[in-house]
Amino acid sequence: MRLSRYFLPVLKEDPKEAQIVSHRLMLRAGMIKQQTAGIYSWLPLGYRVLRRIEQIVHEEQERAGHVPLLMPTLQPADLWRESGRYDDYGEEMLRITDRHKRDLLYGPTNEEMITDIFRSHVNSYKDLPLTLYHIQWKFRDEIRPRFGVMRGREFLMKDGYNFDLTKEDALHAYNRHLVSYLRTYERMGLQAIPMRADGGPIGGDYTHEFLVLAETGESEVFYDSQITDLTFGDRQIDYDDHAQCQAVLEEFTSRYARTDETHDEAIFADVPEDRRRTARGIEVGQIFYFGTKYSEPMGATVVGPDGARVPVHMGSHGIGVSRLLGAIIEANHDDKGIIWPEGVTPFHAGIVNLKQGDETTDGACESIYGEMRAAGLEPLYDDRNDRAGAKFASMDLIGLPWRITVGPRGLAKNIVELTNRRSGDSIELSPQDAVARLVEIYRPILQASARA
RNA sequence: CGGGGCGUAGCGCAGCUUGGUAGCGCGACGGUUUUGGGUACCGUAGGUCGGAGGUUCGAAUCCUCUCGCCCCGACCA
Repeated sequence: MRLSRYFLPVLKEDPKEAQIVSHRLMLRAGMIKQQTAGIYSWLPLGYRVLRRIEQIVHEEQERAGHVPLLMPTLQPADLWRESGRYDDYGEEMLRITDRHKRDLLYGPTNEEMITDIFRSHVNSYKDLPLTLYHIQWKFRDEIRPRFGVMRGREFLMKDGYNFDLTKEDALHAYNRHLVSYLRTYERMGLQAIPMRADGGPIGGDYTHEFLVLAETGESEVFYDSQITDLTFGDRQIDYDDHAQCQAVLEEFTSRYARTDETHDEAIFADVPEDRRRTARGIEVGQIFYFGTKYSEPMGATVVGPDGARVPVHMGSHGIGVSRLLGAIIEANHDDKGIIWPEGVTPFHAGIVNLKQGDETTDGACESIYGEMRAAGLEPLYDDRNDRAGAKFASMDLIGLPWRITVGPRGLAKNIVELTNRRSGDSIELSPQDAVARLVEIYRPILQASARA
C-alpha cells in the first residue's frame, strides 16, 4: 500500500476523551472513530488488524476441528423466552420491536440460537461430537462503556458451542478449546493465562478465563509466577487425543492463577512467597462447560446407541476479537506509539523514503516495494511529500514492527537501514538483503497461516 | 443509577467571573523552502459557541430546560 493513496488519519495530539493508552493510540493512529458511547467505526488501519486477528482465530478453530457458520445479529425474543433468559438478562440486552410489533433483540450471545439450529438438524449420537462457532458482532448495553474497544457496547466476538453425547466428551471439548486458545493467543504475540473463573449469567461449573497481564486491566489477578514461564510454542497436538489435551490443561492450570472473583487467600498462601504475584489483567476469552442447561429446556436431544433420547452436553467458548486490539496494544507499546507483534501487524514493514521526488531514492523505494509484494509481504510505503521526521513519527505511531529507511546518502553506498520498532536497533544492508531479511523474519508467521 | 467533569473551527484549547457580536496553537488548502526525527515563511478557507426557551438595546458569557461525551463506583467478552 502506498500511503499517498491510503486513508490514515493520524492525530498529532491526544484526544481528550481517551484515558488509557490503547484507546489513545488507536485514535491517534487512525484505527477507529467513535460514533457514540461504546460504538466505533473501524478505519482502514484498525480494520486490517481486526481482520488479521479474526483470521488467526478462524485458522486455529478450524485446526481444532471446529466448524464455522454465521448467525444473525438480530434474534427473535421467543428463543430467549424458551431458555428463560429473556427476562433474566436484564437491561444489558438491547430489545427492539419491528413494524409488526414483534419482539427482537440484538444478540449479546448465541446459546439459544445455536441450540435451535442444532435441534432442527441433529438427531443421532452418530453426528457427534460437533463444535460450531462464528465470529459476529454482539451488543451488550453496558451501563458504562469505556476504554475504547476494550469495553464497547457493540463488539466482535468469536463464540463457539460444542455438542457432545456425554459429559466426558464435553469435557474433552473443553480441554480442546483451552489448547486451541493457547495457540491462538500466542500467534498474536500475547501471553494469555487461563485462570479459574466464575460462571456468571452463562452458568456452569467448569470455566476458565484467559487474561493478558496489563496495568490497565479491569480484573485483579493472583498467580504463581511459574505460570508466566509456560509457553505453548510450536508443539504438535492431536486435537482428537483426549489424553494429550488433558495433559495440556493440567500443565497450564495446575499452578495457582485466579481472578478476584474466585481468589482464595488460604490456597494462595501455599504458593511460595517469592512466586506469589498480584497484578491486573484484561480478559480476552472464556470457556465454559454447562452440561444440559440449554439442551434440556430447549429440547436439543439425540438418540443414543441404546435407542434412548438424551439431552446433549454443551459448552461455550468466547474470544473477544475486537477487545484483543486493545489488549495487544496495552501489552505492546512505548511512548512513541504502538508496537505490533509480527503475527497481527497491519503491514509487515514500512518503507520510508527520506527524499521524495529524488529519482534514485524513489526508484529504490519502488523496487523494494515491488520485491516485498512479490515475496508475499505487505509493505506500507510512505511516499508522501513530507519531512523525514514526520514520516518517522507516523511509522512509530502506527507501530509496524519493521521499517526500511531509504535515502540518497545510503543509496550512494548501496545501503538502506532496517530498523526494529521494538528495540530501535538498525542494521545497514543492501536493499536486496533487507527484503531477504524480512522474508526470513516473516517465514514462520506466514507458514503458521498456511499450515492451518 | 450515584458522584465528579466537559461540550467554542478537523484536533487541542483560551474567552465566560465583570454581557458589546469570537481568538490562539496544530492540522487542512495554495505558494516558497528540497528537507536524515513532527521544518520555516507568506497567504487562504473553515465556527448556527451542543440544542431549545428566557432575561436584555445587545448573550459564547446571565437564568431555565434539554441532548451528548468523559472520569470514579456498582455490573460485564
